[in-house]
Amino acid sequence: MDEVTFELYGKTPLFSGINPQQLDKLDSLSLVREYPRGQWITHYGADWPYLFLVEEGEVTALKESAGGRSLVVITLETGEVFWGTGFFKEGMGMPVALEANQKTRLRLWSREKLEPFMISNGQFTWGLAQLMVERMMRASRILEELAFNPVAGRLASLLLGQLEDQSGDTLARDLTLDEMAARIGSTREMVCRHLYQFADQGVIEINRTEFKIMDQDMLKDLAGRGNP
Amino acid sequence: MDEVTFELYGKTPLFSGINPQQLDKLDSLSLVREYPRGQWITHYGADWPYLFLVEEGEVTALKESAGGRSLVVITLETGEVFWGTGFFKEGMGMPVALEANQKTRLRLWSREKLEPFMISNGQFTWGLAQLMVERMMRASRILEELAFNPVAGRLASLLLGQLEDQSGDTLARDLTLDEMAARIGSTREMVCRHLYQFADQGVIEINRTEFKIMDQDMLKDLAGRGNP
DNA sequence: GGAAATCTTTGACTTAACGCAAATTCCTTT
DNA sequence: AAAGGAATTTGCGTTAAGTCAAAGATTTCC
Repeated sequence: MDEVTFELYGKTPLFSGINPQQLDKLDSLSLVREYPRGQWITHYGADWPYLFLVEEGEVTALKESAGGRSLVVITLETGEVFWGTGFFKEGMGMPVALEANQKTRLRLWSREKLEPFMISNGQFTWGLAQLMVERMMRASRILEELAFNPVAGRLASLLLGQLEDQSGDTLARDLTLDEMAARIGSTREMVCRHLYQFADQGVIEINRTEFKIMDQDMLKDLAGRGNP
Repeated sequence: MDEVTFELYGKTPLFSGINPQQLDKLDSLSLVREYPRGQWITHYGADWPYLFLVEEGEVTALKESAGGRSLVVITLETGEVFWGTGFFKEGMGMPVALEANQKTRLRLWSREKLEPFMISNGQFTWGLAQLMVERMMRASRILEELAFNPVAGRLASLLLGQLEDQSGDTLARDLTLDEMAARIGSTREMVCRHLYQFADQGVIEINRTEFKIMDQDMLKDLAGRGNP
């Protein structure tokens, strides 16, 4: 087994509890695939029966509408685990498409190969179920915001979420307006307008390369359930 | 073990594959609770660590907004299995509230009691994971509709969904406008207007007690299942 | 049977969100 | 440095959706 892979297993909650022998077995069942930046890993509606670990790169899971709009449901970074729905039940079409944001390497396990292991190893399967419920919570939060929160609120949430990943109160602008729009289910124009509205209110400061959060409490108010 | 319960286990996919001995064990770990019509089973944000089987009655899982609107995410009928998120991980707050629609009896398993069983019984845990992914698909579909489909489309989808449960092309009106609105994330007035708009287009006929679907293809078009 | 409560329907009005198009700025690439 | 492409910004008009209020209709409960 590859040394780097072994270390990554150790750092990944789903795998870190597995004993070395079982881990070897798991490793032998896996396959590795690489995807260049921008490549589709699988499409919406496809029967894609894999569980996978992101070994390198970044993957986004997204839905696309007829009208060309898209909604990013989750972004997976190195060390994160995800799956195609076909991994659990044959013929269940993907509810999202998966795209490699950058040059990406995945370690994949097919349902076929892993199902016997899962049935014999309840510990692992239980860990996977726990991971699933976390992902369900995320979907649930998105649902809630779409249903009850206006665009301004969802944008404020997005900024706050990004802030958690950074230190200090400045956010590097590493997403385009279109990308931000896709994360909150809106359009670039709306995002732009609301950002400047926040700036007018003194909540943030905008410049070419970054956002500066001037009033985090106010931003939290904006993010909170719109009309209390 | 209760005879009726035993039969219900047999008819429930998650339990039907379990051998009698294990089933007895499972049964011994369970507890039963009854809820009168309208009672809250658990609240939004609560740490509720149970897996459960609906033995009798009906349960709705719903989100509520600050502004008094609500969104019904799923309705669970007799024989269906669901869970609190706390069942999988301690301290994970409920993403929905659960309410008994009618007089309801649940058979519950706490995380504490069931976790050892799940770890030792990979077959059962795997079955549960499969159930989870089905529920995730449902959430995903709701998300998609809220993000991309206008109210008219979501209403059409609701009617089509109800139609699947019935035979023929008439739908009993067993939901109030408010209840329909809560299932598509809108308001009673909007639901009412769109229903009459459908009627004007000749897609449905409306009377006091039922809807009659006059043009199912047109309704599918409206639902957006026709034009991807 | 009649009163109260609930549910439905409709009109008038307000607001949030969006699409389009044009202007502007920025970033690459040669 | 100039050109081309991508991303941002803004104005303007349109539409979907929602709120509020009020009138009918239906059901429920004494």
